[in-house]
Amino acid sequence: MDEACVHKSDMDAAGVTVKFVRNETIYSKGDEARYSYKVIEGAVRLSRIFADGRRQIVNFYLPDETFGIELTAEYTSTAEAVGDVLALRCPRICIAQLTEGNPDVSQKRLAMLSKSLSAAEQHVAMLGHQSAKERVASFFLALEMQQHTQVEGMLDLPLSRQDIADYLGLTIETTCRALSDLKRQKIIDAPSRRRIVIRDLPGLQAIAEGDT
Amino acid sequence: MDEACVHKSDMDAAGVTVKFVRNETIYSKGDEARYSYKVIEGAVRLSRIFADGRRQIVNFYLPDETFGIELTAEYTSTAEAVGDVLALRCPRICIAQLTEGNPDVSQKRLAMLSKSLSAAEQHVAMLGHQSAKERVASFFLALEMQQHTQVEGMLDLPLSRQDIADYLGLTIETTCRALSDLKRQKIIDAPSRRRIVIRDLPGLQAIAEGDT
DNA sequence: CGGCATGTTGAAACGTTTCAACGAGAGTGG
DNA sequence: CCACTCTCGTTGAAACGTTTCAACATGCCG
Repeated sequence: MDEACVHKSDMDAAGVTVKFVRNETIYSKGDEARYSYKVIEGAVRLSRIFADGRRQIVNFYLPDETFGIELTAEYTSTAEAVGDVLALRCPRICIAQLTEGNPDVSQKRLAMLSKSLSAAEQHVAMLGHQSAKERVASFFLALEMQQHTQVEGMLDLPLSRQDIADYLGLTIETTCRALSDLKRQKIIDAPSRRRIVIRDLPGLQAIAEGDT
Repeated sequence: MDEACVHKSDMDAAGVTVKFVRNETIYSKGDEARYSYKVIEGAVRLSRIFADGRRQIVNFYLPDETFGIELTAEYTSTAEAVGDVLALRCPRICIAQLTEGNPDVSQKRLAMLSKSLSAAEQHVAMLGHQSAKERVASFFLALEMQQHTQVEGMLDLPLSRQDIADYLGLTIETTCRALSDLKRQKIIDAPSRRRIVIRDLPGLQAIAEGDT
């Protein structure tokens, strides 16, 4: 294995940057899980494909987030680049070595996994009991939370409608209708395909919580 | 803190057994996350309650499974005893101390978290695109996998219909109808409230995968 | 400027929920 | 031991929301 990595002191230093183009597969479900990744630029989707060809997106990973760190011999989902992606790739072997004798790294890894788990639980809760409109509203709210670096209420999402639909467990048409509804209510605006502006944050929160 | 635990060599030894009666709350969402638990006997449900009073069950934990190990200051879901439960309770402090200088414990913890994450992703996939009947079929299949100690095809589930419905993201009525359908097709049998017999495993798998 | 992928809207079909009534089983006290 | 009762489970029919299929609009790229 790669000699260099064992001497490095933290996880980031142990990896190399890699590039992926729009829609490129980073790894597939069932592949031997050799690497963990940290997003530097762009967005990554984790998904599962079904026999009928439909796709469920399990999670999105944005800059500074890490994926592929779960402790399984094989990847449990497929990872793809949503747009062009720059990522830091780190062999798991190195992480394992770093973990020994370095509680901080171990702790960090636990924290990242915990975050993914909590996100997944939130996702389950959403799919389990929210209507289409509520899901779309919750989705934008969650994005708003994460994109704290951006202009207030301005979301710059690299995702297509199909991506959003597959994440929300809806068809593209239903997602679109929910969006149009929100636009009609002047709660959001969609000036271009990949841009959403939240005009009425409290209104959006109210809808996400079911106060239709 | 508890002096004793730091001298113990593994996680199980560091805890005490605790009992909970049917429907007792083990911890609530938002509580300070002081303990991790391992189920010895019975079943535990992790759930989130919504403003409208509805409940989404995020996961069930059966004997030998561990919950509450995520690395967050507060619990992110509520844990309740489905039936009477016997569990091993271990202060997180002790786990943290064990983790330092003990890669095995750390590894074990990662493995448990990974398992929960993968289960949650599976759950998301189910809620995102499966029909009522497919969900019920998948649910029994998953149980069948876990209850390897039991008689072939005989499931002894402590869960009520409401528990199942809340896990599957369905109403109790729809769950019931799906069950009745499967009974009519002679794929399963429900000789008593809390007992399910799988009569046709391949048939159940076919339904779970959408080959209606 | 055309061509093609992506997004949007409409109307009918479908499945799930809702509301309501009824049945069955477990536990209790007579 | 039986009958009573109460909770839990099951079924039916109408209402509702999402999907499906189809057509049309928009915008991006060569």
